[in-house]
Amino acid sequence: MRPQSLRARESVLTATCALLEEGGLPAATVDAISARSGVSKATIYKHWPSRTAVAAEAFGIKMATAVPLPDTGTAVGDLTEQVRLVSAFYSSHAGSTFAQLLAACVTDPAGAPYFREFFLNGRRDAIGVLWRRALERGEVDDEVDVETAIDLLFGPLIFRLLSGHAPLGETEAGAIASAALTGLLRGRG
Amino acid sequence: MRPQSLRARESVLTATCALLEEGGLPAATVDAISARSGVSKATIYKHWPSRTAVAAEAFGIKMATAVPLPDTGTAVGDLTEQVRLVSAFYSSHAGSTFAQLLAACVTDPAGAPYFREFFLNGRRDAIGVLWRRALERGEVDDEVDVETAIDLLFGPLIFRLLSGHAPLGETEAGAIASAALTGLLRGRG
Amino acid sequence: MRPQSLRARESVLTATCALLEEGGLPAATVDAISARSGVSKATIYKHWPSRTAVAAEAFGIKMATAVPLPDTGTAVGDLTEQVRLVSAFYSSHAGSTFAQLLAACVTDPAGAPYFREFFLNGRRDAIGVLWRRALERGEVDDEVDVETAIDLLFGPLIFRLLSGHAPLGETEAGAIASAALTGLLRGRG
Amino acid sequence: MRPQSLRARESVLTATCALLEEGGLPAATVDAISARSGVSKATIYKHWPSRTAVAAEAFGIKMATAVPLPDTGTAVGDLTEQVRLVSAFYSSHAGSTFAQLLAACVTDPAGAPYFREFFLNGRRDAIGVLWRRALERGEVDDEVDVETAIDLLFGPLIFRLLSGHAPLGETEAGAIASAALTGLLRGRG
DNA sequence: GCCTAAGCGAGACGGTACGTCTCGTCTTATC
DNA sequence: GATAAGACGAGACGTACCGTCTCGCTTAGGC
Repeated sequence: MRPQSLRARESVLTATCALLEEGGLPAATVDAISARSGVSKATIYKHWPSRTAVAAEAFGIKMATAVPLPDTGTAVGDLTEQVRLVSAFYSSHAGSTFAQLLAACVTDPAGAPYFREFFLNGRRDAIGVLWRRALERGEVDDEVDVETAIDLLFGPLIFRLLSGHAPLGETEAGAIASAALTGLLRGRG
Repeated sequence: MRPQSLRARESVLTATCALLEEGGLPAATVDAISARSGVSKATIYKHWPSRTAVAAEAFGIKMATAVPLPDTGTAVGDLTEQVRLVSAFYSSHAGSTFAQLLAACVTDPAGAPYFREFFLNGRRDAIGVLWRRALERGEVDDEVDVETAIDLLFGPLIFRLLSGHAPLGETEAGAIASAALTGLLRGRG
Repeated sequence: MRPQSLRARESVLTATCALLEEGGLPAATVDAISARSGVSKATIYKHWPSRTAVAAEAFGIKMATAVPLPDTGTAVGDLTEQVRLVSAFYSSHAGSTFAQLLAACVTDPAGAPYFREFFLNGRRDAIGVLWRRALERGEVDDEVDVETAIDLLFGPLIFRLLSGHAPLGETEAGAIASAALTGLLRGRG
Repeated sequence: MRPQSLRARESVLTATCALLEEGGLPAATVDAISARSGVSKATIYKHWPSRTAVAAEAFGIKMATAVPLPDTGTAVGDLTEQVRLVSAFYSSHAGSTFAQLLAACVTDPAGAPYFREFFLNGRRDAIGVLWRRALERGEVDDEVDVETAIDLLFGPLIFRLLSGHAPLGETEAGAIASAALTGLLRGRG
C-alpha cells in the first residue's frame, strides 16, 4: 500500500541534528524529536528501533562530509595529521556528542549497529584509504591488520575522551600517534 | 558530632557489588541498593553524588584484588600477557559491567571521578609497575610517557568493547599488543 | 487525538475509595493508588493536580449517594434531623476521612477546589433543598442567606470534629441545631 | 543543667514564632527550628511530642495577648464585635497559620492537646468572659451551653477559613454573628 | 474517480528510576 | 550526664523519558 514517507525520515534526521547540536544526546529525546520534526513518536519507532539509532544516523550523516582526508605526501604525515584532526574534533562540541553516542550504544544494543553503520564505518573507510595508500608506498607494516591499525591509532583517544583521565590536546594526540607508529619497544624509532 | 557511619558505606558497597554481579549496572538502581543494603536513599546520596559513583567505587574495590600482575621475565612478555588478561576480563561478565560504567561516566560527570579514582587508577598503577620494570630492564622506549603507553595498550581494547565493531578474542588482543609494541611502521618488528 | 481514558479515571477513583475506606487519607498515597488501580503515577498527575484532589473527588462521589434527605414534615424537624445525621456521619470512620481531607486542603490549595466541587457542593445543594423547602413553608427567616444558614448549622460540628475540643455526640449535635435555630439571645425560644 | 532546659524551651519557642511569621507552619520544620534556635532536635523532642505541638505552643503564646476583649455595653454588641475581630484575624497572615495548625492537629493527634491548651483555651476563656457578662445582663439564653455558644459563633468562620467555599469579610462575619444571635427560625428577630 | 487499507499526527498511557524532602530516632563528641 | 550537631531509616513526593497503544485524519494505489 502506501509507502513509508521519505519526508518523515528526513524531518526526523534534520530535527535530531539540530537537537544534537543544541544540547548533545541528552537533548535528543524522542519527544523532543517528535515535537520538532512534526513526526509522531509511533512513526519514529517504525523507522528506527530506538532513540540511539536515530541519533546515531543523524550524527553520522552530518559528520560524513566534515573531516577531509589529509595528503601530506607520507604515510607518517598523513596518519599523524589524521590523529591530530580527530583529536581536535573530539575536543569540540561534536566530540562530546560522539562520546555520548558511543556510551549510549553500550546500553542500547539496538542502536549500536546504526552507530557503526552511519558513523564508525565512514570514519574507518576514510582511514582505510590512508592505510592502503601507506601500504602501497611501503611505509607501514603489511602484517598489521587495518582494523588493528585503526584501533591502535584512535582507541587511545577515545578512551581518554570517555573517561577523562588524561588531557587530550594536540601534544597528547601527537605523542599517541608517534608511539603508535614507532611502537613502545626500545630502539625502534 | 556523629561521624558518617562506616557501616552504611560498607553495606552499600557490598550490596552494590552483589547487584552488579547479578545484573550489571542496570540492576544497581539506587532503590535496589537501598533495599538490599538497608541504607536509605537519602543516606546514599549523602555519601555519593550519584548512582554511578556508588557503582564505580564498588566495582573498583572488587576488581582491585582480582587481576594479578604477571611476571614472565621480559617486558614484552609481561605487557603482552597483561593485555591478554585484560582482554579476557573484558570478555567476561565483569567486562560488560566495566563498559556500562565507563559509558555511564560520560552521562554522569559527577560519577567519573569515582570511576577514575577507584577503578582506573588502580589499573594504571598496576600497569605502571610493569612499565617501570620494563624501563629498568631497558626493554621499552624511555621517551614514551607511561600514560601514553597504557592508553596505547588498552585504549584499543576498550574501544572495541564499547562499540563492538570488531571481535575481541585472544587473537585480536595479541595482535593489538604486538602492534602497540613494535609500531605500525615497516621494518620495526 | 486519543482522548483521556475514562477507564483510567474510574480505576483511580475506585481504588482511591477503597484505600480511603481501609486507612483514611494517609493510606491513599499516590503510589498506593497507582499500584491498586493499575494506572501509572504520571497519568494520575495528568488527570489531577495532586493526591488531595483525587481523594476529594473519590470521597465526594462515594458520599454523594450515601446521606439521604430527611422529610419529617417541618423545617425544624428536617434541619435538626440533618444535623443529627451529619454529626453521626462525622463520628464514623468516614468522618475522620472527611476531617483529613478538609485539613489537607489547607496545605494543598490545588486540591481545595476539588473538595468543594465534589464534596461540599453536593452537601450544600442537598441542604439548600431543605432550606428552600423551609422557606416556602415560611418556617425560616428569609433574611438569612442559605450559605450563612448552612455554615451556622454545620460549621460548629466541623470545628469540633477537627480540634476535638468538645465531644460530638447526638446530644451535642441536638444542642447545636437547637441553638442555631432559635438563636443565642434570650426569650427567642 | 536545669536552667539550660528553660533556655532551650524559650529559644525554641522564639525561633518557632519567627519561622511561623515568615512562612507559616510549613516553614516551621523541626530542622529549621533546631537550626535557628541552636537547640538540637533531640532536645526539642524531649520537650514536645511533635513539631505540631511546638508550633501550637509558640503560636498560642504569641496570640495570647493580641486580641483584646471588647466592651460595647451590650452582649449583642460585644459578641458581634468579637466575631468581627476574629474574622479580621482569620483574614490575616496569622489566620492562615491558625488554619494550618488546626489542620495539622487532625493528622497529628499528639499535637492537638497543645493546640487546645495554648491556643483554643485562651480564646475560649476570653469569649467565656463575654458570655458570662451577657448572661448576667440577662441578654442571652441561659439554656445554651457556653461551649455551644462559642462553637456556634466561631465554627462557621473557621469552616469558611479552612475550605474557602465562601468569602469571609466583615459583611459575612456580621451576617453570621447576627444569624447566630437571632436564630434561623422566622419571627425571632 | 472511487475506495480502502495503511501511513501518519497527536498524545495518552504503563512502567520504572530518579533525586528530594521531612519526619522522628539514634549516635557521637563536647562541655 | 545532658546537649549540639547531625547522621540515619523510612517512605512519599512529583518528574522525566522510554517505548507502546489508541484514536481519527490523510493519502496513496488498485479497481
